[in-house]
Amino acid sequence: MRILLAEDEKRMAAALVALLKQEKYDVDHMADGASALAALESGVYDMAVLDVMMPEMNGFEVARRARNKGIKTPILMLTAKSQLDDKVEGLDSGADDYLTKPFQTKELLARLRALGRRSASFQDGSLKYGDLSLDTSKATLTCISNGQSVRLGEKELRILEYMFGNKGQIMTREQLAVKIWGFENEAEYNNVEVYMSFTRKKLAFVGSKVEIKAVRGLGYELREKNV
Amino acid sequence: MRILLAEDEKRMAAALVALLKQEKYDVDHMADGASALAALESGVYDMAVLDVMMPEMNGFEVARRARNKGIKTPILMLTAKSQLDDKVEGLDSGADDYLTKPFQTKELLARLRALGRRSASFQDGSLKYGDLSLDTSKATLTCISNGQSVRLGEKELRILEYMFGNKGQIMTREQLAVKIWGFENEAEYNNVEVYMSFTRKKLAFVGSKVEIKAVRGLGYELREKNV
DNA sequence: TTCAATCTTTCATCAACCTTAAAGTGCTAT
DNA sequence: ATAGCACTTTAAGGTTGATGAAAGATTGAA
Repeated sequence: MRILLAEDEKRMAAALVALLKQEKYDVDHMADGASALAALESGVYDMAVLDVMMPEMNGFEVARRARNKGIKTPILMLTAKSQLDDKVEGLDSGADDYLTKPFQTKELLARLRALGRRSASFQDGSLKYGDLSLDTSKATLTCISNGQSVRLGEKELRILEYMFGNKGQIMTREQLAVKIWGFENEAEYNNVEVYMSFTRKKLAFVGSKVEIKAVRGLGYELREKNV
Repeated sequence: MRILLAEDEKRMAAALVALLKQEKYDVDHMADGASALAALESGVYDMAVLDVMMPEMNGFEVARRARNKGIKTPILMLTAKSQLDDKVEGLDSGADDYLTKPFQTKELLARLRALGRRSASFQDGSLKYGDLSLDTSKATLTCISNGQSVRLGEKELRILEYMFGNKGQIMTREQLAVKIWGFENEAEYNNVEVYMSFTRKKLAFVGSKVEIKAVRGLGYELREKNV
């Protein structure tokens, strides 16, 4: 479960990161609204905790813009004030829950569990492998560890879709040629190689640890580069 | 939007029913936990408001059992006590949100909107994307940043309505042809293209930053022009 | 070292996509 | 009725960029 934490106050941020990590969440921390929005848009987070008061862009605005772009990630808004109107604005800006500082960690964790339960059912058709997330409905490949993403062409998309769906297996040229191009004769296998080359470039571009390895005489395999 | 209200105290129940109906929700009221659970299991509700203290079975138990049976309906828990442990138990029992009595109706309504947002894509009859606002009841598209607006034809309206409702995704010609025209055969896909052209003109007319981008081999995508 | 397997780059082509114009359809006001 | 209007469909020609073929470079097994 991957959480985006947006909080500018250093002490608070450090404490929250520590707390969340201890609870086995993967946490990424952003210190201002603009970067938080950018990170959210990558679509790799299962939920987000946003502080309202932040430089660049406040939490409400981040939520509003993210929702406006179709990002459905559950958001928990965090604020110092406990005014009713703040709560209402928070929730109407697109947040799913609202918590007032100071709060007890027990309550924060309970609310996160509640949000997380829901996010499971809202995962769209995105496939994962290693540090990669492939969103077929957006034709986009993103690297979870750094948020970088690329647009894929139709062939590239179908290659990755096929390989993600057959993890650990070695795909032969023939399988790929038939599945993706509908080719029958060996003559056209070079196409597979060409597109493997294109696809590898995209993997490198997003900075993924995953690579497409050729297995001589057999075909191609998706695997994580050894450290 | 259909809400299940489970509350045993008559006066409170009556007030809530009145409030919710006024907000145009369809409300069904149950006075004890057992009937609330039975009602929830029917699966017809978009959300549920459960009082914790109820005869037969308390709210926590109703939530827990419903979740156990795979019911995913969003639940808002209502209670007189404000103990932290209560909140934690409430959320962990499967509730999505938790509100302590006494509460202000504004907050209750905001929280319900937050819960209901997932099932309904539009709140006030107008869909938004980027600097655009689409009023479906008036068949009007307006650009928020300059107030300029245009009248849309039925097809244009339905194209935008569909695309606004599936933000961030790439819509295929086929999806659009089937959804909007009821076409089955590829021959008529040119219609989609023609209407995309018309619709683009309207986007340009109102001076929006949003554009309809074709994604070769895949379909169309709504996005904001890069600065 | 050899050579077959695999990789990469390049580039003309053509399907995919765009636009415009004209004809068709159905509604409303006169 | 009929003209005018708004919207839709059909058709045809124009544009464009992903695609696949070709060719040369690189790799690794024997």
